[in-house]
This record gives sequence, C-alpha cells and structure tokens, in this order.
Amino acid sequence: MEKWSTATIREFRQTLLAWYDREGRDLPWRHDQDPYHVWVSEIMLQQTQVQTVIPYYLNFMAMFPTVADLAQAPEEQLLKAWQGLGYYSRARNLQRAARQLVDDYRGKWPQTAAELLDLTGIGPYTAGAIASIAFGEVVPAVDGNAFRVFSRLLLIDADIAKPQTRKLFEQVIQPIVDPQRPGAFNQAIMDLGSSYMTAKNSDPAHSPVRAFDASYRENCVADFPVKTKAPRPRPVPYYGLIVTSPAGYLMVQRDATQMLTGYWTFPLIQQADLQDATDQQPATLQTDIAHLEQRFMTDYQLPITLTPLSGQPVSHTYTHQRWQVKLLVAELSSAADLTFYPGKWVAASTIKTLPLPKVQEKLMTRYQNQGHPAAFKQN
DNA sequence: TACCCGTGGAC
DNA sequence: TGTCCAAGGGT
Repeated sequence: MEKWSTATIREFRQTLLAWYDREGRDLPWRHDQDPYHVWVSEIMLQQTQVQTVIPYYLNFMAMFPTVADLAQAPEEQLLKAWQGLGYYSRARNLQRAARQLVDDYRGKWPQTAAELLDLTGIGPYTAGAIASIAFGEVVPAVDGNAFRVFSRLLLIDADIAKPQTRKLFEQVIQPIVDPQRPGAFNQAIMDLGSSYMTAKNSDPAHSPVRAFDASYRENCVADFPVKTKAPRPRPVPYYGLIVTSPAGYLMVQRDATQMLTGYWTFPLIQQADLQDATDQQPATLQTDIAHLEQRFMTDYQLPITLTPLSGQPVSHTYTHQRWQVKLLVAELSSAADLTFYPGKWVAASTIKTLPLPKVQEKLMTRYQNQGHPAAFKQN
C-alpha cells in the first residue's frame, strides 16, 4: 500500500478540486446544498446509475417538495413514485426517516455523520455524504467509487466485498479529505470514479490525478479493486395465477414479510410451498394445479379452474433469486366474493395505476402476447 | 458475518 | 444472451 506525505495530500486535493470545479457534473441535486435534496438523491443513487435517477429525482421533488410532504404522503403514492427504481425498501425507509425528522427531531436536521446514522436507511456512506455535502463536516463518504479510486491510487488490495474493509478505507481517506471543502472533495471522487476511473473501460492515462495513480504507474489498474464474486442467483419456481372476472383481475398486495413489500401482483405461489407431505409421488403440473384449486376452495371459498398458459415460464432475475413463473389462467363468469381472500378485483384499465414491480409487468405482457391483446389497455 | 434486497445499462 | 456493474443498508 502506498503512503502519501502531507505535501502529496495537499497537491492531490488541489489537483482534484481544480478539475472538479472545471469539469464536475451539473446534476439536479447539486443546485444547492439543501440536506433534503442531498438525502433523497443519495438514497436514490444507491446501487443505481445517475442517468436512471435524474427523472425519478425530478418527479419526486415535484411530488414531495419537503420533508413534511414526504412524511405525510400516502404510501401507495410513494411506492408509485419509486416504481422501477428497485430496492423498494429504500422508499419506505425514506418515509420512516422523514417521520423521524418531523417527530423526533422537530424538523431540525442532525448535522453530523454520527447523528445521521440514527435515521432509517442512512448507513455509513450516506451519513458521510450528507454530513460533508450539506453540513461541511470533514468526513469521507466511502462508496463504490471511493473503494475503486483509492484502491487504485494507493494499491490497497483488501477485498472490498468484506464489510470490515470499509473501516480501513475510512481510516485511509479521512486525512486526505479536504478540510476546507469536504463535500466537494467527496463528490469529486465520485465524478472521478464515474469517468476516468470506472470499473470497466477506465481511462487512467487522461485522468486529472494520473500523477497520483500508483496502479497506472505500475500498469496494474485492472487488478484493483480486489472484490470476490457474488454467488449466482438460485432458480425459484413459481406459479402465477391470472384470475379474471367481470370485475377485473385478482390482485394481491405483498406484505412486510416478503420482498417487493407494498407492491401489487397477481397471486404468486412458490412451487415449493405446494409440497404435500402425504404425497408419495413427486409434484407434477397436474398435481400442483389440483392442490392450488383445492386450496382456493377450502382456504378462500373461491372455486376456480386453472388452465396452463402456453409458452416458457416468465423469467425474472433478482440479485439472489431467479424467478421462473408458470402462468395459470382461471376465468370466472361473475365476480366472486373476496371475504376470505386477501386481495381485490382490479379493473384492467386501472391496474397500471397501482404500484407494480417489474415482474408483474412481465406477467401482464406475457398474458397479452398469448392471445389476450386487449388486456390491460389503458382507457 | 453472511445474506437479503431490484432494475437498467453496457459489453 | 449472459454477465457484471451502478453514489448501500437492514438484519
């Protein structure tokens, strides 16, 4: 690992910030230092590219201009505004924290990274980002960019996939952060990490800080950062039920024990949940359908007859799971009573006003493409 | 600690 | 088309 002198640190700050002042990106959340603006942008930017975030950020600020507006927003409106951004707990945590600010902090922001950590959804990185950008605290903001940039500049070979490695980087970066302009320093590192010092196709030869880049000097840029690979997502087979009636489609809202909490889908049943201990034979499509029909009758008093939809299962990949959804269709001639079923009938024309996860959109597209072109047509 | 949590872009 | 990557946090 490289070790910089105090003189080198001074030169690095000056070079970096001069470049940032000249070529830093003009982004909507950089127009001021309002902590609400910084906060919302930082949450949206977690594991999400800048160009994806921009339209969401602009719409979010139009819908929820202040912390108080966010705290009071109906959850379904919030989830709709977040639809498509992914990692949906971010949205619900954002509102929880907004309510913490209103209720516990009387609307007055905590101004240090250590205090900001108390807000739901704000971790070490986001706390450092808000504290430095909005409040001028001299702290690092160690995200993927900081890992990548400093691992290359200083030849740090610690595995950034390990949680404990963040502490090492915080200790290394802390004395390098510009004490006069900590927010600009941290944002400059991010801009560097998304331009000349990217993960792939980096261009260290033209980087404004190439003179400080040990990995460039020693021709080993591609070796940094060191990061162990994530395991591949495991296949998870599902049945997706398209139950129609004159009242529309049967839809369910996912509960807090499930991923995609608060979003609406067709009824989805994991195939593994249909295993019957009394069965001696392995499950087949026919036996699973029989189980499903029986469950709807006995548990929900809903008589349905399920028919497989032709075609391969709808596939949707998450970070740790690969869903493979077989669609089964049941058409009811009248809108059955849903007293015993935790769902509701939704008219085809209004389905798309609900917050829907991507997998639900895929299911609807598949249904339309398999002989139901008029389904879900808006107005 | 190790694992869970979404989506779209780039190659 | 599969794979990796992108301004992480919660549990």
